[in-house]
Amino acid sequence: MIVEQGERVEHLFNITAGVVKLYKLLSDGRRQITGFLSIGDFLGMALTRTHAFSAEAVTYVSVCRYPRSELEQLLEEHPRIEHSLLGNAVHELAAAQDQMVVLGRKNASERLASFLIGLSRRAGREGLSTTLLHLPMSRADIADYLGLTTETVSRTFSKLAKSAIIRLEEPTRVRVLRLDELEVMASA
Amino acid sequence: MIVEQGERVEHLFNITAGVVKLYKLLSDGRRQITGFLSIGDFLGMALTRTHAFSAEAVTYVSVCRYPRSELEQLLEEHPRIEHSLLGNAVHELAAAQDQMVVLGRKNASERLASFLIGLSRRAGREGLSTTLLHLPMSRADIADYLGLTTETVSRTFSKLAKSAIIRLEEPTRVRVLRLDELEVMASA
DNA sequence: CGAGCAGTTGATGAGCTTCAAAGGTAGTGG
DNA sequence: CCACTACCTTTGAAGCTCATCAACTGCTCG
Repeated sequence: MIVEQGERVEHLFNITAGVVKLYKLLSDGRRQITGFLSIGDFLGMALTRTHAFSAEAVTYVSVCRYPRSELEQLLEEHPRIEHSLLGNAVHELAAAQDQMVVLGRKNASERLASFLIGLSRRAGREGLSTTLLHLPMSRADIADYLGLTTETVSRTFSKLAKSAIIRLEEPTRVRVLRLDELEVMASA
Repeated sequence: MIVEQGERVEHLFNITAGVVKLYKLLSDGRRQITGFLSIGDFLGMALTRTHAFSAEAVTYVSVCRYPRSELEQLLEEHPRIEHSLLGNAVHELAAAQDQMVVLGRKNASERLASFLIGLSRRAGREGLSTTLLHLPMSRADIADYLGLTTETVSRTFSKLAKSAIIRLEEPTRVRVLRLDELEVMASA
């Protein structure tokens, strides 16, 4: 657990290795994962006194932690940093809007396809294969990211595999056989 | 229509009156409204060459339009502005994450309650009544914001009215009778 | 070897969507 | 001035997708 919903905002983090999930909880335990962070991503920008979400390690994670006070001082001295933070925030906002379309308007297959395409693009940016995907998170995490249940996620994986769009080499390793079809399905 | 998905990003806008809806379209016409803007809100921050979403007037709207080039120059000269833009972006991001919970994990009643509570809070901030709400947008807009259909939105309004939590004085005017219950229902 | 957990698969059912039609309201033209 | 039209909203009935409940598989770790 890196930060917990409701906790005071005291630090800023920079992920230097591993994958982190961000999520919000409802009082009855329902959970929505709002995003996954990986190497290079920032965590902890907030205007509120307390964190509006929790951040938890998905894999072994390594982070840089800065006291919030230092950030404010740093921004004072190097206004350029603000520019990159703004760029980062705008980028995240665009991703959040895409995810709203996924959650509000796509069916289970389209959601899973969108998720896999997202992983594929991220892998591409990191210089990895865009068709052999590593899924460090559990089915429950994927479900809570896509607004589904673990059962539906599992069934939808099986369905995609049966139609030869992907192959499940392991639960955590997916081979994309038809990237083009997956793209079409994702952006439906 | 203020900006259209796919159009080149050439201007920045500042809403000075009225209400604007932001939305994304899928190729088959499904629509997700990602937010409503009103007086004082910014529109047009983007890192991409083209707009990722459309913005359309819900009511009569008045805006200030700035060429993008001027913004870049302005930021160069007054780095302080960047600070307020960053604050704005962080605020919007938090709202987007709340909306992801709504879309991913809440049922129809909870979604509508969340929407009404959001309107109530905004009204409060603008010095208006928090219990007599004006809904300038159509049922279809509300549906596309909440990831539902117009029929479900309408039925859910009726249900809330029947349980005496709200009263529908007109389709566009809602009296909140039990704000406390609505809050509980929203954050369930 | 056994326990426990993550993942998969099956059966059933709830909640929302879809299709259909009626009610209400505003704007238009005779 | 009133009837007509068109659109938005509401309500009803049927259907479908996904959630829920349940059982089973396979893997990991003590």
